[in-house]
Amino acid sequence: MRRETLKGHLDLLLLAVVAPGPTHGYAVIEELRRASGDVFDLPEGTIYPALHRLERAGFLRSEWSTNEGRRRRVYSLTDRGREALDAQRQEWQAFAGAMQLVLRGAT
Amino acid sequence: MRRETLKGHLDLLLLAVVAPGPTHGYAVIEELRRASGDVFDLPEGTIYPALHRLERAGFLRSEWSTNEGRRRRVYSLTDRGREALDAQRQEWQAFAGAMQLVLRGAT
DNA sequence: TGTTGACACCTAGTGATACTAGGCATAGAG
DNA sequence: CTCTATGCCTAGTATCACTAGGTGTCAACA
Repeated sequence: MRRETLKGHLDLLLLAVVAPGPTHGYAVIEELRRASGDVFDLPEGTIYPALHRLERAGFLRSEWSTNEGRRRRVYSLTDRGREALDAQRQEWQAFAGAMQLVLRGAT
Repeated sequence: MRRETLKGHLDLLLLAVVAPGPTHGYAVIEELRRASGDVFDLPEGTIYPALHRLERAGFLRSEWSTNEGRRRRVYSLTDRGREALDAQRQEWQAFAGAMQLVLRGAT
């Protein structure tokens, strides 16, 4: 996938992946890959800073946990995160719909 | 629409709008607005540099023309531009499909 | 006649952000 | 004891849409 394709849509993806329940960063990467049918295979340097950004924005909350000797930072959706998810999902639908309209006209 | 939403997809839109036939920059803006149902209402500072970029990349060709005393730079799709349009359209479909898959999983 | 708005083009600078390329640490398998 | 998978992190870079200005023509209207 081209480099800029994802820009502006990563936040929505992350909120959507965390929405069903608490998830840690590494699992977000795997779930994104799985759920997208291997289309979204994103590097850690993309995911971790984005999760931090979403937490700073108040859309995610995190706490440390330990599993088999490995520490994880587990993220949950806040109420504001839920609202952001809904809003960004709607925005995505509008955007994707408009894209299809324009593409339909192209010969 | 949020600021980064379009990023990485503008080139596809422009190629799609120019594809049906020679078009000048200002008309691209209007056609994009019309065809998208007013979703894409893009400033000149977005369109003109992007058209120049696509011409430098060899996807568009331009020539000056004059209409009622006003000069226009009219763009046409090159063969490479046609290929790029097809490739980017396919990429868009893959991207949009993957987005839908991930969003479907979100509660 | 002067001004306003639509048409039509341009570009230097800014801000946002996905990614590269490194780093650190634990556990289990070979 | 080395390698792979798991799990986290960040400084720096490149890209690109957009802001905010600029130039000029033409028609309508006050």
